[in-house]
Amino acid sequence: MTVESSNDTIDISQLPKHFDATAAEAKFQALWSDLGIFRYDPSKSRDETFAVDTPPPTVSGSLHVGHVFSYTHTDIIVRYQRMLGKNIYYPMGWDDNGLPTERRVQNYYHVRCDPKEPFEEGLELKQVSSAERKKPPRIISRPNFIDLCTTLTMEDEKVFKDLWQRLGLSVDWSEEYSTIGKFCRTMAQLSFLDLFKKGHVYGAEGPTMWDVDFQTAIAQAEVEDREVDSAFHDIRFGVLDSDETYVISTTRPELLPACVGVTFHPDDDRYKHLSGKKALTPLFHTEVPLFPSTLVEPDKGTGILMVCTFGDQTDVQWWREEKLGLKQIILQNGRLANIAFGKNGWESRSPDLANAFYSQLAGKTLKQARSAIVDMLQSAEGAAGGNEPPLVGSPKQIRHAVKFFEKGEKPLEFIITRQWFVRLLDKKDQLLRKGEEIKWFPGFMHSRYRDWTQNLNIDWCISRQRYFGVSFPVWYRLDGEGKPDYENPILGKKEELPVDPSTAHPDGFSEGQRGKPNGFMAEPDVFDTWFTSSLTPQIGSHWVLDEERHRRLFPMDVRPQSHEIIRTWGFYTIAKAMLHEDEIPWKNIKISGWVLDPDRKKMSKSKGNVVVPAELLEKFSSDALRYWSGNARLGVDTAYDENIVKIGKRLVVKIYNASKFVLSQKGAVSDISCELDRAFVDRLRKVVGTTTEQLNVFNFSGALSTVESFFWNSFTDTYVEFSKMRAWGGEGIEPKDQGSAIAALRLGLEALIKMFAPFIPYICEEVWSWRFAKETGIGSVCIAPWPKEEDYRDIPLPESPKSLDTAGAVYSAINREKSDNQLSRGAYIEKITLSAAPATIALIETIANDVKGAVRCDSWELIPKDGLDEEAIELSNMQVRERK
RNA sequence: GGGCGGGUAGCUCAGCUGGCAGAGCACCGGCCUUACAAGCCGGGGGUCACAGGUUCAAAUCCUGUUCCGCCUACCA
Repeated sequence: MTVESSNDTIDISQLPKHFDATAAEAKFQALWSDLGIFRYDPSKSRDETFAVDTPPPTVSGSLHVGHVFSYTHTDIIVRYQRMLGKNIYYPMGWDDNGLPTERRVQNYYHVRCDPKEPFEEGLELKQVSSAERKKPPRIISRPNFIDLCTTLTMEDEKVFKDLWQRLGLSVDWSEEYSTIGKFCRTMAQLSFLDLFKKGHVYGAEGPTMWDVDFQTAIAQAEVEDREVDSAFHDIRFGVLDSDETYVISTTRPELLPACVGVTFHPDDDRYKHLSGKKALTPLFHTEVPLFPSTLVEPDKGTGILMVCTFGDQTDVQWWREEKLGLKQIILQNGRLANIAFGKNGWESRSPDLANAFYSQLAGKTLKQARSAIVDMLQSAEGAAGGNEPPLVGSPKQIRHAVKFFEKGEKPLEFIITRQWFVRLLDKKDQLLRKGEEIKWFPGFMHSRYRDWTQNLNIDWCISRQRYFGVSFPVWYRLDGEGKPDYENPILGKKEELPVDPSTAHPDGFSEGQRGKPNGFMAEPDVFDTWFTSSLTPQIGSHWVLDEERHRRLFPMDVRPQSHEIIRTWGFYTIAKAMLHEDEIPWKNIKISGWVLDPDRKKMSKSKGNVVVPAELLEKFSSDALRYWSGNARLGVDTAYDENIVKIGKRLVVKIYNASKFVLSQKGAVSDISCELDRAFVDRLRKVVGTTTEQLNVFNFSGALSTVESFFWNSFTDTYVEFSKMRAWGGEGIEPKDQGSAIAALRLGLEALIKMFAPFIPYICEEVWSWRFAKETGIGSVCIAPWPKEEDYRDIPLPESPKSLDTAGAVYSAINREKSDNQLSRGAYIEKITLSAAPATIALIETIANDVKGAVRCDSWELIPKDGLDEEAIELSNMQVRERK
């Protein structure tokens, strides 16, 4: 095993005193790029490949340490897999599709999109001044609008890319995509065509959750509850052809004109005699059915309530089940429509009165309408029966949860519109089974998926009334009156994707027939952004377009993501893979927690508690930030703690110094023959095993802590100290078994550098470049083989597995003695007496030379003493000598 | 209301397939020691949220309580 002597690489002693992280980051990014070692090799088989379904970040969002955190987690796993020899598929996408981008573009260029506008070839716009922003916006076509969005998002993408590269993400930059790019649009449209062919999508007109500001439909997954102030209003209703009255309770009095029924619990003695009769509404004098329903809670409000089209989801249910009339008074912009009572569908016992009241509401926002109608209800004239004011008492303030679009500012309304849906409600069991086939890390995150899937109650609404998105590849024929035939849509042709139906026309028609009777019209909507991003595995594998590649990448090995999008990105991706190919999209899903601010609050731009990564990278280095990321357990929300970053930085310094020390040893290496060296290698072997097991189950924080404590406790603070005197000698101590010591030190360092490399690649690459690169012929630690326990099988086991611990115990005991006597740890001991259990004494004798050297002890007397614990070491008669 | 996670040293957290309570930071003391003072050696500090149970043995398993966080439901 004796190989060579001396330093045939760089002169370690000439290395700078301090590690220049910034310089190293630039240097090694260039090296990695030159070597092309992050490239995916499409010729390799599925078994040899490790495919990652990288989350495409939303580029118009703000960049904060949370990005560093979760992307580093994935990079650690990827770097580990690469060192195992896997062919890595690790792409980067940009999610530039969607509302946030639209808003930015509208402001930046001061434009609005109108899909009916004709496309302007070569349109170029610049950022507008604030003065110009006061003028009406320029109206442009959808293709032009999309061009602007694309241009602007490219800038955002650059900022992200710079960060990723500095962080050292080992992404294959030749596999970059953007969700609004041509390729992804093709994929999304292919997906739609496939779902259509398989019967999984349908268009339908019906009450749909609607955001009145964005004026678009949204899906269940984008809804969130918010606690808001509200009030119960008690309103007296009448019974047709009777003097009887009763009081309903509502939080939405403005919907009184849209009242289509009144309901109560069937067992409620107060009201059950009303069943089958007609109610008479105040103000509008409308006859509506009174019917019982078990959904009513008798204890809530007055136990009897009005059903409107539509106040909430239960109203939708009653409307459907009881086949009630439809009175849609809310317009898509959230204002009340112009309605004439007395006409068909808006019958009233007193149309003039009804219209007089309603005219005060028409055109108002829902909020304005609410206060207006409360005023009317407080005056007596509108009562249905009797002359009491319909409003009983004063409104009772409450706080309750109301559904909002997660990006919206006003409560959602249910409005009847035509939308496209993916049918999922009938496939819950199948979806749950797919969830079982996937391994969840951490395991408990699986329950989020399970709960969400079980509680689904609306099919996936995939159409959005927006512009910057992927268009439906769909047109409709118009009949002789110009009415669209929604039942028989014309679909785009696979070969012609991506198609924008607002500029392209379907086969068999000419452009001149657009919008004309007997002609055609484009589907104006775009896909929900999740419709595209739920295809990221297929986008990577080039599903449909390249069967060979698809087979080699799909299902992917791992999906990294955060927990709040399990119900969207995670869920929809599983659904798509199932609907398209009855497959799972990936074998594993690995879920990172959030980064919270130091007070454990979620970071958000509005709270102003966002920690920005750029300056941290500058101040602490990429490795230090990566250390902080790698330190947090998977799936656990983690408060940003600068102390951990500092510890990372210190670890880097320590590795630099320790490596310099170990590699500056000049001397021949020989067999690892000494007991302590063998004991060290034995421990190293175990650490390699543990670390590998941990990384195999994505437990990177455990792995980091295993390697780190081995490095710090076993390597630098003890083992290196033991081998020092032996390798170098010292006052009165001759070097002994130098070759064995140097060999073991290098062996240990090489393994440590490799095991640290996935976490803190820059410092590891630096050390690798000093010697190991040349020695192994491997130009980068990134592709060095991950250490295996078998690598050390030729090195004999130590006499006792306890050697290193016992040496440590003696070392500690003597240091304590020195510390108690206010001596330097480097003080020389002329003579000392050690008492310990006989077995321990025997063990100390086998390692005496190393330990004596480490504690600077010329000679000692060992006294076996029965009755002591194996670990106990008692010292006496310490005699210190002057340094020579 | 249902579900999930968490409560361990002053702080941040690890340990949780049961076996002597751990790390880092902070604090205290010592030390220039020929890799590293951006360092090293040592020290103090805990009713493992609470109550009960299983067990020779519980931070760890079971039951209940409580507090914190998240997911989900709750619009009359």
